[in-house]
Amino acid sequence: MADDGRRRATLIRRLSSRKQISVGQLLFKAARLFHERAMARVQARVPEAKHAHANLLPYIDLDGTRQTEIARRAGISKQAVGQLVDEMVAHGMLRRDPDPKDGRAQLVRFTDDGIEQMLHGIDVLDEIELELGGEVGAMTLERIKRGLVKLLPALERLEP
Amino acid sequence: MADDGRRRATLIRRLSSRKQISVGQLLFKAARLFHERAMARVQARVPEAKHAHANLLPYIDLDGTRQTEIARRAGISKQAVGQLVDEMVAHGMLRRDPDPKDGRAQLVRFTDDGIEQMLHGIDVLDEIELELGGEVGAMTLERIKRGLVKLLPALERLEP
DNA sequence: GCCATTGGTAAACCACCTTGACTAATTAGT
DNA sequence: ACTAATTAGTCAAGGTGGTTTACCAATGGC
Repeated sequence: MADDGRRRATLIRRLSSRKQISVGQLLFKAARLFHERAMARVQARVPEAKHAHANLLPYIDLDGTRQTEIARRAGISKQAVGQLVDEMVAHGMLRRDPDPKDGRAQLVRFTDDGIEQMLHGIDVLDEIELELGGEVGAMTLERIKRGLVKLLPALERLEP
Repeated sequence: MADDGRRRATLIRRLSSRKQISVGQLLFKAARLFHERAMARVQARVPEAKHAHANLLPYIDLDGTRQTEIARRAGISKQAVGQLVDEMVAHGMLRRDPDPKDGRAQLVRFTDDGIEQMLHGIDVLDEIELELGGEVGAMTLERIKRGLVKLLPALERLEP
């Protein structure tokens, strides 16, 4: 009994000396908050917009991209991409054209309307970055950005 | 018709001049990859561990924390926390004790087993940070960390 | 002593993604 | 040229990680 108490006390000492928020926790929470803030503003103009849509858009080239390629770039399954593209096509943001180079494939690309929505979305992001920059300093924001750009390839290489 | 073509060309010019990956995208992808990598290693020893569990742990004090407080810190609903705590209690990681100061409340705290699992989890995180540090430089990692710690409060203040 | 507030639960639902199985078109090997 | 393997995409089912609404019980301000 006394042994149990001592053992626990020892464990707690070891833990409390090392417990601190990890990069993973920080990334996760920051990502969630950032997207919440941004999407709330975008949805004020485009109510049907969703987080998952926004995450796909930067991987779609202006001259069209295959779904499989979008999936590969975004790091998610092609099935997930298919469904999201379905939704965005339904909302008039994207369209699918047959790929002249491959009878199986379709090129996903923006409609004119989609491009305008993208421009508005970018305005919102710039606005938020400006506000955040005002609070923490533009330099801090830029350092985070540069750091993440450097970190991402390393994360992708990392074997689980 | 020709007008439509010109209009689209103009839109595309404006978009392509501004399109660049945003902090939000970077955060989201980095968070997902980091958690995937870390959890895969943790699950090799503790198969029932889940991402959502890991996200809660840093908000549980060693001397016990109320679920409502955990929810507030983590930024999610108390119902979500309740379910996750249920699962971790079932796995012997946490336990619930009545709060002597409030008959409604329960203090969530670690079991001895839970503390050992936490220590192992921290080992994994340190290991990953070390590996990442080897690829991008420990300084870069530290800058990201500091930046995020600074950014988080600003994000929480930001009205959607 | 009443009543608004707070800690927690229950149940239904939703967003987002995965896995597995499949079809059809393409490319490689011989 | 003819298989055989690969690749683009779809369909369906299921799992994870939450939210919302509604509720109960204990608390505390007045």
